[in-house]
Amino acid sequence: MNMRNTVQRALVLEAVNELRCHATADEVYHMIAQKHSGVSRGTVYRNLNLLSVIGAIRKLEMPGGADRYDHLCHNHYHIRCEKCGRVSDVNMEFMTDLENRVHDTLGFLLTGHELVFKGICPDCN
Amino acid sequence: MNMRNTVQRALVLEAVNELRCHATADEVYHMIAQKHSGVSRGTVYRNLNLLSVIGAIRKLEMPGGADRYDHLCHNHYHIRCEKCGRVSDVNMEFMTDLENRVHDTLGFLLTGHELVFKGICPDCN
DNA sequence: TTACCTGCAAAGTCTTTGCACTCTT
DNA sequence: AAGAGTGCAAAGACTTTGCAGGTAA
Repeated sequence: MNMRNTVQRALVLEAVNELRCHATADEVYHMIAQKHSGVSRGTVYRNLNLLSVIGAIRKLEMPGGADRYDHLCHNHYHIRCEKCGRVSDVNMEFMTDLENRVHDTLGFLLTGHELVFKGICPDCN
Repeated sequence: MNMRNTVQRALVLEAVNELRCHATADEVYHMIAQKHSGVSRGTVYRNLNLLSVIGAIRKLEMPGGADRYDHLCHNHYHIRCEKCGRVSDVNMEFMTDLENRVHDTLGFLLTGHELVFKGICPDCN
């Protein structure tokens, strides 16, 4: 991976870190746009993907909504409001052994898991 | 819910049952189109949503891909190939107690969970 | 008759990508 | 220089929706 240091890339990484966990690409874009109006959505997407590939941030593909990006923190799960789409962290131990509990992998090479709780948030209830 | 029996609705339900688990809306549409070319995508989507709301089928929102629809079978988890997007069932016991293992619901009313394993399928490996 | 349903096409959401230009290295 | 990166806009994947006509009950 032959990467260069660009202002835009730094801004994207900075925004993800600043927004803490589970920011959407759109939130990252708007956070950057507040101070640097020249950065395009395409560049934000490209850098979010690149940064997640090299492991600088983590990409979370959410069921029923836009992808989320986390700064590097401990593994944890999320909950998504079925009405408004709001995402929060869930306070529950991470199941590191989950892949071992699959009885038949059907030839798949397991690389991880995505667990998202569904619910109704306080504001929508 | 004041529902009517329409040919299209029956075809959608039939297609989901016939395709067994985790069919996409597109697969359902094409299955129907083979015999009944008049049915529109919009109608397929509308009926898939309606049928899942009344509980006749189950909607699975997949991280990083199109929604899937299951005929009513036992609860089970899925695995999605990170390269080709193929989805398979996972042979693992369903965790009915998972919602109880959340220490702090943050005011959310928990209604379920979605667990999707990530991996590389035999064909892509 | 009523109002639910449909086909069609447009639009909406989220993301990727082709192109020509601009930078980092 | 070379080629990675950028802005822009178009397009792509998936889904919803407004509208006017159709049809179950």
